[in-house]
Amino acid sequence: MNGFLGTYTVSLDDKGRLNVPAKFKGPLEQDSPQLVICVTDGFLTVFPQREWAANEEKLSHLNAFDTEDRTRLRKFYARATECEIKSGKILIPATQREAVGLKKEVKIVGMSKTFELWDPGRWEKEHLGEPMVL
Amino acid sequence: MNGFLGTYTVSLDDKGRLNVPAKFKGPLEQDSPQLVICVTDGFLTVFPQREWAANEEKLSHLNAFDTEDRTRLRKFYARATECEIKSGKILIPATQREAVGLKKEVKIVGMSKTFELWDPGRWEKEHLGEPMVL
DNA sequence: TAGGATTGTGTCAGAAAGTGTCATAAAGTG
DNA sequence: CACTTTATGACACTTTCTGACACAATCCTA
Repeated sequence: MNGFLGTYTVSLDDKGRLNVPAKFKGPLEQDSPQLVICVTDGFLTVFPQREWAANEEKLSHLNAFDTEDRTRLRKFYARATECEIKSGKILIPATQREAVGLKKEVKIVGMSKTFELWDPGRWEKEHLGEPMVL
Repeated sequence: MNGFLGTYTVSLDDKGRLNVPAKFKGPLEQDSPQLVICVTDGFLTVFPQREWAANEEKLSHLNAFDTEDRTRLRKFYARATECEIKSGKILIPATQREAVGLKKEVKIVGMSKTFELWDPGRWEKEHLGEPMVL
């Protein structure tokens, strides 16, 4: 298994639920239906439970009494929400949808361990036609 | 076995499946039926599972929390899709076919560890009549 | 706290996309 | 040339996606 790969366009239903593409369901549901959605610059990052925990681990060395570290921690935690896949769908909280301008259509972008949700307009503006580099 | 060699013209079936030439079936199926197809500039690159993993390895030093690194990772992952050979055929996702203009006929070009899929028109425009240099 | 509005959840039918198989055609082999 | 292997196109079938609906839970206001 190669994790989350590829770019898909899916639509949110009337209640703002994301229909998870079949290829992402396996990896997502395999450890647990729990996941964390985090507002990043202009898009949402979806962490499967396990991956979120791993990242949290990396932050454990930061000192909550240091002003600068605290700012970093806050960025991580304050923008996150815990969610769940239910009946193969993820309900994206309204506040997060608004934060990154998601409407009906959403681009789902695999990033291996995590995946991202983009408003198609913003996605195209930032990524169209860029060549791949290795 | 010398990997993928040669150029073939094959046709996609009504659902967009590529009929893998007999000479490529061996090397492709020998480690696993899994493979990754990636949009490169104007054509598709097909990585057998093992080969993809090797390339991914090269990105392991990048930090998914750094905005710039994330952009590089995204270029890599977002253009890829995981596929499988089934009944000797590979279904090329519609988005990828469209991304590089594949219609009915496809040029398959061996590149040793990987192989490429080209629209014949584009292939000829870029490669016809060029003398070989070693 | 009752009623109404809003938000969240499960399910289903029709449409679209993906899959297995086979008959025929074409190409390769001795 | 007879025989084997490979490629093509077609068809039936399965899975996945979409949009919608009905219902449940929650919140808010009177």
